[in-house]
Formats: sequence, structure tokens, C-alpha cells
Amino acid sequence: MTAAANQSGRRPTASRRLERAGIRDVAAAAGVSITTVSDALNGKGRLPDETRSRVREVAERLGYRPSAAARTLRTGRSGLIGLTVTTYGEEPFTFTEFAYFAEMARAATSAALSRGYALVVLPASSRHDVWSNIALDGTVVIDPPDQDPLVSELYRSGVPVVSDGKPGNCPVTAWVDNDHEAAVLGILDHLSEAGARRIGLLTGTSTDTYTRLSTDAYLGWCHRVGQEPVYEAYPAHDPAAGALAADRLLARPDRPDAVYGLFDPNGTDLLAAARRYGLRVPDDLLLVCCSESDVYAGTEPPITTLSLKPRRIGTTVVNLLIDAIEGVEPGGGPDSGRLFPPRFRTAGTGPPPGTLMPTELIVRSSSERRSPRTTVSPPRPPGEV
Amino acid sequence: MTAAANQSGRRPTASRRLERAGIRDVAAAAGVSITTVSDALNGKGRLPDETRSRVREVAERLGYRPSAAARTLRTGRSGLIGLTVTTYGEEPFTFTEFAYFAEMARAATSAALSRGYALVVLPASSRHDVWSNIALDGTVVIDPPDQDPLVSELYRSGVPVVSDGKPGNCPVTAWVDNDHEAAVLGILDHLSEAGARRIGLLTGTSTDTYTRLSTDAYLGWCHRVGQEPVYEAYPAHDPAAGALAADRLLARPDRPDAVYGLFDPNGTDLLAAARRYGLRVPDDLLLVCCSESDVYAGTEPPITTLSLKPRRIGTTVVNLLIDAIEGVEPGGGPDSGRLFPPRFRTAGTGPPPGTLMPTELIVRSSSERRSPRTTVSPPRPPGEV
DNA sequence: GATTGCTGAAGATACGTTTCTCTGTGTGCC
DNA sequence: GGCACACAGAGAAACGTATCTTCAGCAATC
Repeated sequence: MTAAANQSGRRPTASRRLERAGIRDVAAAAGVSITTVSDALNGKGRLPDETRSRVREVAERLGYRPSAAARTLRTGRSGLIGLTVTTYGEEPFTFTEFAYFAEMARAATSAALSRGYALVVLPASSRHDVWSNIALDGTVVIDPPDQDPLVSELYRSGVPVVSDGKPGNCPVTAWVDNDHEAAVLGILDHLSEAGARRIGLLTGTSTDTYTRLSTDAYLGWCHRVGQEPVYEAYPAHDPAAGALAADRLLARPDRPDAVYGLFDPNGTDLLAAARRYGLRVPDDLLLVCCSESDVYAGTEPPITTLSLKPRRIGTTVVNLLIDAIEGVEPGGGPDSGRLFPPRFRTAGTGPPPGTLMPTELIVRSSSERRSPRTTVSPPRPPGEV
Repeated sequence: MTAAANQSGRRPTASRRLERAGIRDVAAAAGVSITTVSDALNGKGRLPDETRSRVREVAERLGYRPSAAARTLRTGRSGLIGLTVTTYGEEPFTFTEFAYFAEMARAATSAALSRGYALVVLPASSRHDVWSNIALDGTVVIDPPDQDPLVSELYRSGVPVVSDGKPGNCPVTAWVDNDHEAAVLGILDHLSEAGARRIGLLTGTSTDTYTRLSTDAYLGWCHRVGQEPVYEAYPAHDPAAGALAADRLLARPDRPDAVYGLFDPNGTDLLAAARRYGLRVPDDLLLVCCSESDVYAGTEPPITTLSLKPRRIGTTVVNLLIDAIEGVEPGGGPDSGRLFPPRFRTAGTGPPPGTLMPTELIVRSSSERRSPRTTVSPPRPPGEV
């Protein structure tokens, strides 16, 4: 054994045949020190270009890949971001939120990757055995319930947390949400303009922010315009309950002539209920529901939907989170770009910064009354798309 | 400074105020060694229950969370599984595969979590900077192209790789795929039974296994039953091209009276094209397409779809991968449960084990002709209603 | 001629675990 | 009384990197 082979301090075992090349092997092959290899590959230190490129060439030749685990241990950065959503059942995300979540997750994944991070999908169950097994630089939480112990612990242990959905009592680094109040008011106005006289609401029994804000906006609007509220609430995670609630709503003696459903499957359920009661849509009943699914472009009739623009939300949430991780003050103020260590931010300096994002109403025939039915639009000529 | 405080060998700095509690702190607080703490918390070693529970209680009190990075570095296991799919654009997964991918990823995530692993979604781009920054125990690859350099490198470096879709020339640990040949033959038979005389195919130009197997099955069937093949191929990643190809197919002089479309949006496109040419579905044209979307339950008429059962695939793929990671021989043979080190498996002992999974044909009105046809409607020229 | 400053790079330490090896004890057995 | 043996636990060596500190050499300055 040569002195050079031993200078690394590595145990001189002969069983290293199949192992991956480490930084030590690169150093030995290039005739430099470990420090120099690390500096050369990471673009740090003061090295002449010649040394740098030589080391890089040797590393390439040996097929050297730095150990992510070792780097994470040393630097405290894993490049991993958690994405979690409250689960009602055994699935990592709920069926009713599926389209929203899928789109949002897709955008979040893209946004993270483009900044060099990767996304890990995790269950919101507070089982530590899976969470604590993963080194996360930060976490995105979708719709955290009030006083979520998981979020609290993450935040307390210094991991930045950004939530999709305004958090109730959770301390978070930042949050992003739709302007649900404006969205509901916009829909109610839209329905009124289409001729609705009594607008009903299909809402949920849970106390999450989305349900609460939307319902409150509806009640406030009713109060202002002097309409008696007409709504049915059901546990949103139960699809069967949704169909029943839709039926109940249309079976009421004070049956509404327009309905907004807060959850994705409401449109289909309301349509089916309307059919049962012989109500024509939109002639007898105007319909809008909140959904990201394109199913409603193909129903008979097509149903107006409110899109929460999950892609925009996902992108924004991830970028806010990475800003916090990297210690960049996002605001874009005068000292934008200034670095500050996130985990040393003093707690309790007021509420966390929140961002409200607009929604989009996709108007289809279910909410457009052919008002004065003067003409029936003629069948379209073929070839027109 | 007491001797006890220094016995851990830790530098006796006073700046440890805000740091997380480490295993050393637990050991000191419990009055035992680091070894004992590790053993107590991991259920290893030989410790009396009293010691074990005392250590656990102290750890709990200090809010101790083991460092995932350190554990990964030491054990070589991260508990992380990569999930990747070929990207055609900037998105981590393609639009045409969206529903399939979303369902598959959801099932894969569930399956992984239930076995204590978490899933990381990664792009198939061979950019090392993101892949090599993450310690992966294994990877699921969806539809690897022939001789994918990414897959090759992963496999070479000892990371188990299981592919969704039979791999072309990639060395993989195992693979799972649908029985595409059986699926296509089943559809062709189904259409024949519904009265189809000339069945067309809407297929893709790419050379991936799915497209190739399906097309070959179609061609073989045509050859057997003596029908002249009628098909149009287009680049599957381009939605606009799909609509054009659907149009081309129905504009042919030898227009088919039934069509199977290999890709998700084909159903909608074919329906639109049929409408343009004044073809009634299913009376003049029988329609089936491969899709996971429930849109086709609501179209007019509802369209028969072939489901690849992505959930089943996702679950199977992940379980196979974790079996390989943990060194469990899956087959359930006589020595099932026997351990073998996966990365020492000799290469070249024949093709990797593959699993074929059945598909499901969801029959809707678009492929059910209401009555035995007595008259044959003559082909109409385009534009005529 | 001594001090300073810069360059290029090596040495050593720490990150926080897991695990292999080893050491004292009491205890049963011949 | 001596031996082996199971028990409870301690010590210390990795795992592979990043980085802080040091150091030799050399040129320029005072």
C-alpha cells in the first residue's frame, strides 16, 4: 500500500471493487486534495481554470456522482420540498379535490424542478415515521385544518411552511389563497344578471377556510340583497352525501331557481337532481359549480364552472416557499434580494404574509338564460369548430 | 465544563441554544450511551424494557427527531422512490397522458407510503444536477424510450429500476405493462360483433412500446380477418395533430365504419370529426378510444373507452420496486421471502421479469349498435349534413 | 531585510447517525 | 472455585461531503 493510498485516512480494505467512486477517489486520481475537488466541482474556492477543468475531467471519467445524503448532512439542504394535503381516507388526496390537486401538484412540481428542487408527496397523517425519515427543506400544505399539529411542529422546528388556503390558527411562513369572497360574489351577481330570483347554495359541513369564507360571502350577499338564504350542507368528502344534498336542495318548498355548488361533483349531482324533478337547465334552473374538471364542457347542457386556477396557485406557493428556504425576501421591496436567515425570523411579528389570487368563471350555457327567447340559434354549418 | 458534557467528543461550544436536539443530547439526558439510545428507539439491541421506555420517554420530552440525512448517509437507505416520465415539453408529464399519469401516480404514492416510502416526481431529462442531488432507493420509469441513458446509468449504478411499459432496450430490474395485444384484439372483436365491417385505427408515429404493440396487433388482426388496414398516425404529443388525423381518417375514400383511437383525446376529436361529416355515432360510426377520463361518460353519445387501469399498474410497479429494494424475491415461489442483495444480481441472466396486467373495456353507447343494420348508409362527402 | 498580501492548495473537523466490537457483570453448572 | 454464557451497555469507527483554518511559496512594498 502506498502512502498516497492511505493519506486519505480511509481504511485500506481491498473490498472496494464495486463501490461507487467517491470524492476521495477523484482526488487521488487527479493528484489533488479533497478540498480541491470539492471546490473545483462546486465552483468555489480560488483555483486556476486549468486545475478546475482537469479535476472535472477526472471526475467525469470516473463517473463520479456526489452523495446526496452526505451533501445534505453537511449543508443542511436536501433540495426536497414536501407537498401534503389533508386526507379523509386512505388515499393521499381526496377524490373531490382530485382535479384541483392534480393540476396544482403538476404546476408545483414544474415550478420546483425549474428551481432545482424536487417535490415529495406526503400524507397529512401525523405519523412521524414517514415524515421524519425525509429531510425536507420546506413544505407546502394544502388546506391545513385549524391548529394542525403537523404544521405546528414543522414550523417550530424551523422548516418553512407555505400553505395553499388561508390557514386558520396554524403558524405558517406564508400563504396563498383564492379570493373566495370575491369569487362567490361574482357568481351571485352573474346569476342575478342571468335572471335568478332566488339563489341557492350547496355547501359543506366542514370548517375549512374555503367552505367558511364561501358560505359567509353567500350569507352576507343574501343579507344585503334581502334574499332568504337557501342552502344545504353535507360532508364534502362523501360523494353519496353530495347527491342527496343536491336532491334535498331542489326538493325544498322554497326551491331556488339558481344554484351554486362549492364542490366538484355538485354540477353532475345537481344536473341529475334537476332531471329528476323535471327542471330544465338553464330555463328553470341556473347552475354553476366550482370545478377544475373539463367534464362540464361536455355535459348536456355544459355547466358554468368556477376555476380556482390551481396551476397559478401551485406555482406561486412553491416559489414563495423556495424564496423562504433560500432566505430571499420575496416582496420585491427596496431591499429585495437581501438575504436573511429564515429560521431566525422573530416569531409573532404579525400575521404571515398572504397572497390572494383571482379565480376564473368559465361561463357555459347552464347559467345563461336565453332570456327573451326570440330566436333559436340555427344548427351550425359543418366544418365550424 | 463537566467531563460528562465533554465525553461525547462534541466541541463544547456555547452556541447550541437554538439547535435541534440530537441523539447525543438524548443520551446525556437519559444517562446512557448513544448506542443505547439508537437501539432503544429503533427496537434493536438487547435492552430491558425499562431502559427502552425510559429512553423513549426522554427522547419524546426533548422533541428528538433523528436526522434523516445522517440516517441515510449511514444506512444507504433514503426511503425515497423516484417517479419519472418522458417529457415532451417543459411539463413534468404530458397532457395526453395526464389522466393516466395522475391516477397512476396517485396509486403509486399510496402504495409507497403504505410501505414506508415516499415518492419524488422527477423529470426524465438527463440533467444530472437534479437527479444526483437526491438519494433514491429506486426509481419507477414510465415508458422509457429505447436505450434511455438515464435508465442505463441508474441501473448501472445499482439503483433498482422498474418500468411501467415494457422497456425496449433498457436494462431494468422488472417491468409491468398492460396486455396491449389482448386489449386491441378484444376491442376489434367487440367492434366486429357490434357490426363493424371496416375498422380503422388512430395511432401514433412514435416508436414506444404501447404504440408499436397496439399497432402490430391491429395489423395482425387485419391480416387474419382479411381486412385492408385503415389507419392514420400522428405525433401523439401534439393535440392539434390528433384532431387533424381524426379528420383525415374519416375523410378517406375507404372510410371505416368503426374506429379505435389509441390516445386519450381521440374520442373527442373523432366525435367532432364525425359530426363534421354528418356521421351518426354509433349508427354510422362505432367509436372506442383508450382513455382514463370520465369525460367520455358524459359526451353525446357516451363513448366506449379502454381503461389501462393505471391504479393497478401504479400499485404493482411500486410494490415490485420496493421488493427489489428490500431484496425480497417477489414471485412467491418456494423460497419466497429469501433475501438477496439486489445490486449483486448477476447481469445478463436473461430478460428482466415482466408482468402483464389486464385492461378493462368500459362499453358505452358509442360502440353498441342499437339494432341489426338492415340498410347500409352510403358514405357522404365531407361538408354535407 | 522584514513585513505584508496574494495565490493555490492541503489538513482537519464536523454534520448525526448506525453498527461492529468489546468490556464488565451476575448466574447457572459442572 | 472456575468456567462459560447471556446480559446491558459503552467505545469508536465509519458514511462522504463541505468548509474553516492553515501553510508554503512568491512578489511587492516599506
